[in-house]
Amino acid sequence: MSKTNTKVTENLRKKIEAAIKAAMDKGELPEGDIPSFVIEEPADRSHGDIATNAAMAGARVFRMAPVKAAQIIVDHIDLDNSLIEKCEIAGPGFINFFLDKKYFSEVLREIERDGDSYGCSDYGQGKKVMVEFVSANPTGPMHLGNARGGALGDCLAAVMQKAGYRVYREFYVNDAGNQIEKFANSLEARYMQIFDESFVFPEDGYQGADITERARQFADINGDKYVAADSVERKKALVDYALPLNIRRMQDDMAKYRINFDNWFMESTLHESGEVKAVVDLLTAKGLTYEKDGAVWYKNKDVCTEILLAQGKTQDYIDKLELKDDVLIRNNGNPTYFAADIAYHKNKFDRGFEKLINVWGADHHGHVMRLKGAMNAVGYDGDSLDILLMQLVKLVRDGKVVTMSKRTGKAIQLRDLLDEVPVDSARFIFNTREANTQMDFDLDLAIQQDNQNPVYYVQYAHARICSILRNLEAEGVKARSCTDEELAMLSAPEETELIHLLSSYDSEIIAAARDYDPTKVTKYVANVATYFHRFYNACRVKCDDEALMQARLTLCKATKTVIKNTLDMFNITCPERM
RNA sequence: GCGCCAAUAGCUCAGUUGGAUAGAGCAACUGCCUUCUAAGCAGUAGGUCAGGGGUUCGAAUCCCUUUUGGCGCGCCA
Repeated sequence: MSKTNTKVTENLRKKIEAAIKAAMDKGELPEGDIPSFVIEEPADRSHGDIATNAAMAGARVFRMAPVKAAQIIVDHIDLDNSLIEKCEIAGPGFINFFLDKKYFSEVLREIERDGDSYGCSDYGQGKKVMVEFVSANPTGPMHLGNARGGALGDCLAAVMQKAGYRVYREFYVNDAGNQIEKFANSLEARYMQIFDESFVFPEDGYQGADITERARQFADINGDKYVAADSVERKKALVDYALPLNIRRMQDDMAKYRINFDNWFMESTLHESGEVKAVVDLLTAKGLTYEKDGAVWYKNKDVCTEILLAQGKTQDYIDKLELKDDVLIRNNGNPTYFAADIAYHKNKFDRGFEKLINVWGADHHGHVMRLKGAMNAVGYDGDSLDILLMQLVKLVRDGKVVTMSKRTGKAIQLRDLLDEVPVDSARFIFNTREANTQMDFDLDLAIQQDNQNPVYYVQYAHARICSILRNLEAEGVKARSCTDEELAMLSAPEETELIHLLSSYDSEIIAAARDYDPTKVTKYVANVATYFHRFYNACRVKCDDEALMQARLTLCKATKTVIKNTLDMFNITCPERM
């Protein structure tokens, strides 16, 4: 499954190590451990296609000038069967390698052969991974942060899938607990206010207009039937009516956003099954709880302190954190969100997931350590739970931050965004900024269907290629497989640069999966589009030399494959005409 | 107060585990369509990588510190 690109670099690494070893054996380099070094792509192509800093990195071990060590390594390196034509020493001691022409034709053949699956790898080794994202509260409509989290989470899941993980997408619905109480109280007040204006709205109630709207709908159906009813019964009827509607609305919004969850997990099921109680009992059995003020507390401070000490943190550092214990069961007998969250994440591990990834808003970062610690406490590995924190998004129009929707006059919701901005555009643009950066989402840019919008730039490259293929086909030119000699005709810098970039597709996806950063792939594909447009302007595909034309057609098709595979993976449309 | 995240061109941002002369896009200026889509390309100009120390062959990148922003420290979620 290893690609030409990674095959070459891995092979080269071994050859460099072998050369160092050989020089040590001959006494030309002092005996010692082989230093760790980097194999990379130089920014400037005149420095070769691949470069290593092995001689410089080993300067201390070798006890000699890097340039001299580099010469010794070069003298001992065996470049047979490496797809490398030559190497040279440059600058302060870099060794630069120049790829053989055969490398480029192999890359193109590989893309042609793999097609839809080009870019896939077995990096993840079929590990079962759950990506939990969005998980918005069902008490109200989804907001802008959910839009970013949705795009990032879904595309992260896609990237991991491509990198060989078995990925499962889950949405956690907080349909239980305190906030549902607040939801019920708010609905009740809005409902009662329809009939009695003096009915008091709870101080900590949800002020949103959506609550009033739901109460109004409920009244349209049921009239004043519940005014005289018992409050408990009335609230139950309101929640039973409104909650499923809210959840359905979230599901509709996600579907419109082209996100398909494998599962919508209801928090209420954890309470009904007794898992929340069980996890509290488990912690109690381990001596990690105590009672105080009528509540059951979890010894978060002890657990986290132990973990931090194991990580080598000093007691002084830990003291400064002022770690606190957490309530699991309130003195009114109700479990806290935290208790349910421990049960939920334990449940994920119980289901056989080896790696859990959660996409959270950065405002939840205070919750990260204690949840990971709690996973250790219940017998799993907290390090197998990774939290991807995401900074909040500001919406910008005409260079100014906007918080209100023009249409509704209310706070901007995910739905407003999707009404205004094409889904392709939203999914792509949210994946152009790393999760951990504060982001301004430029509405004007996202709506514009022109060159300034990065998603159209990429789609345009694809449409251009399709157009070339169409036109030539109409003239009777059919793309065919090329010989190595024909592919070797692709020697212009615009051609080799493009091929080189195409060859790093799989390693780019692996890096994105490794770093939980799908934005790497978005940036990559934009880069592919740039290199293609450059090639397009520099080299005419349609030309008199049939062999060269076919070679260039092969390159066009390879580029098309990479762009299409990427956009397909991200659920962004890939038009053949624009 | 303590902690987490950030600061790169006028604006929005890249910069791959420390590497060679810090890069794009927008805005400004100059070119390129009787030939495959100008939704494109090439070029000019624009920088004390927030400030200051340190680590080393080498720092935008790692460590310390100061400044400025965002966020968090609930029997909320």
